[in-house]
Amino acid sequence: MTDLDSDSDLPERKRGSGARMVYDLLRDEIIDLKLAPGSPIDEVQLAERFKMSRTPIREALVRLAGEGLIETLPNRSTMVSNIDFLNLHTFFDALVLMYRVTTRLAAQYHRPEDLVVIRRFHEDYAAAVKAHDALAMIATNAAFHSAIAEAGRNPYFTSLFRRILDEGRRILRLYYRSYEEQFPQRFVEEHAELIAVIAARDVEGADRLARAHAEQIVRQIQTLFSRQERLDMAL
Amino acid sequence: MTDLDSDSDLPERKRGSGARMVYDLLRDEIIDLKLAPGSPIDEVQLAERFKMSRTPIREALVRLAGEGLIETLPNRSTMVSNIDFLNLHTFFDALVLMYRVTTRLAAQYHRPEDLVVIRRFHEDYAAAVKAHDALAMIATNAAFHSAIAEAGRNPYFTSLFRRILDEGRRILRLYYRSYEEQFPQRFVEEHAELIAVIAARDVEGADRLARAHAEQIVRQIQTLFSRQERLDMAL
DNA sequence: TGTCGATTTCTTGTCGACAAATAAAATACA
DNA sequence: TGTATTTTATTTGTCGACAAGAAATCGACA
Repeated sequence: MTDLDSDSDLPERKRGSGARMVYDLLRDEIIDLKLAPGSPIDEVQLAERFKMSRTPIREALVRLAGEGLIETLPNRSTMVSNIDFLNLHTFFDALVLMYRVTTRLAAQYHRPEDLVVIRRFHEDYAAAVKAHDALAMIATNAAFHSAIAEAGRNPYFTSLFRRILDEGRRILRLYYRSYEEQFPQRFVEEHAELIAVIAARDVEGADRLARAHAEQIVRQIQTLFSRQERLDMAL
Repeated sequence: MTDLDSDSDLPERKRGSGARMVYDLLRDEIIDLKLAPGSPIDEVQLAERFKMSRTPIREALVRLAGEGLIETLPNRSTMVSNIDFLNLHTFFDALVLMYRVTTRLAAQYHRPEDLVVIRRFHEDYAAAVKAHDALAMIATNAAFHSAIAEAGRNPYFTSLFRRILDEGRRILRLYYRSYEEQFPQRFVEEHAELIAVIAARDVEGADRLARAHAEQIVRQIQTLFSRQERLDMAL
């Protein structure tokens, strides 16, 4: 009752940082499904929670809406965006293509220091698999591929890819209980192979591997999804 | 001197429409280079011009910044984004790929009513060419390809593609005086061919044509660009 | 009891004002 | 005359308050 959901105790706040902070935090909570799709978002409530006025809150919400993470009904309410299960195939199309093109460009344009970063996230992911920490797998996998995209140095692609990876994290979280069993060591090995072809600047190989890897993930999600559907029908 | 740049006389304004209106108008002015890259953007000035408070102005600016059309230095100023000539190749890469994938998907997923819209923009473009109206060519060409992307029904791709088309419009405006000579009837014919393969649901043909079309445009821009460079060197 | 209309409530959209941060201008000093 | 420092000016970031719009509630009436 006292101080229940106050993200507490950051009374020190620099001038321009309010909106940024709210944006980052809300984004994380949405992607981690701490805020469920469809949850209402109340400006005054957030203002109280973060102990600031509605203005910087509003700015954060406008940015989140721009990225499609929340939806706002004019004059009425704003809520966390729902996941569009009916059009999942558009998500899959975009996912596969962006996996391919970012990996390809990474093979072409990466610099040595990029590999250091990529390898670090690779190790993080491997550690998460070893620890059977599904939630950490989701996060580090996204970070790994985001780093590869970064090495490709095409801001148009990286920005879209990030958005897709974010949405992918939301979808995977839905099933995270199920895929400790399914998210195998195999992905770790595939990541290692990806690093190898990138380092070798093998563009075609990068494309081929990235495609196979992406389609693997798509199948994984589809399996989880259809299993869930059968579960729903049983009710 | 009196009432020089007031976009005048819309005292009637509905409640939620302020930010939207400013956003649309600024976006147009940026894309049409009425606001040159690097131009400072002053919130109070805009507030006076549109006769509203800074709050809705600010919302519009936040959205524009989210799309990369303006850049804002914390606590200091905000200005129209510059065109990154040094990394034009990333723009070209994204342009070609998005031309291909959106046209491809249009061939796959379009519905009959989509073709009506596409053909209408095609005619608009043809009319602009006939009229030697370079500015109208730029706008209608973008609208044409945007409509094709819409028919592909993948919001991830359409949103990125729109952003790229907007940037392309800015770049083309720089040279619009030069390409009345160069923007030939040929593009009209290529557009007609694109419509044909889409209508025939010929996916591979759509890919091939879109690619050729896009690379044509890229070469066009590169020609204009290098010509301009030689001109600069002559100074 | 059910339906339609008025009223209340709740949330957002807009406003004007103030404070902080930074750049520009002015001043002091060598 | 040139440089360092203080002062001013300008622009943004934040705040609290108020009003409009839409849903929910309540009440009248059949």
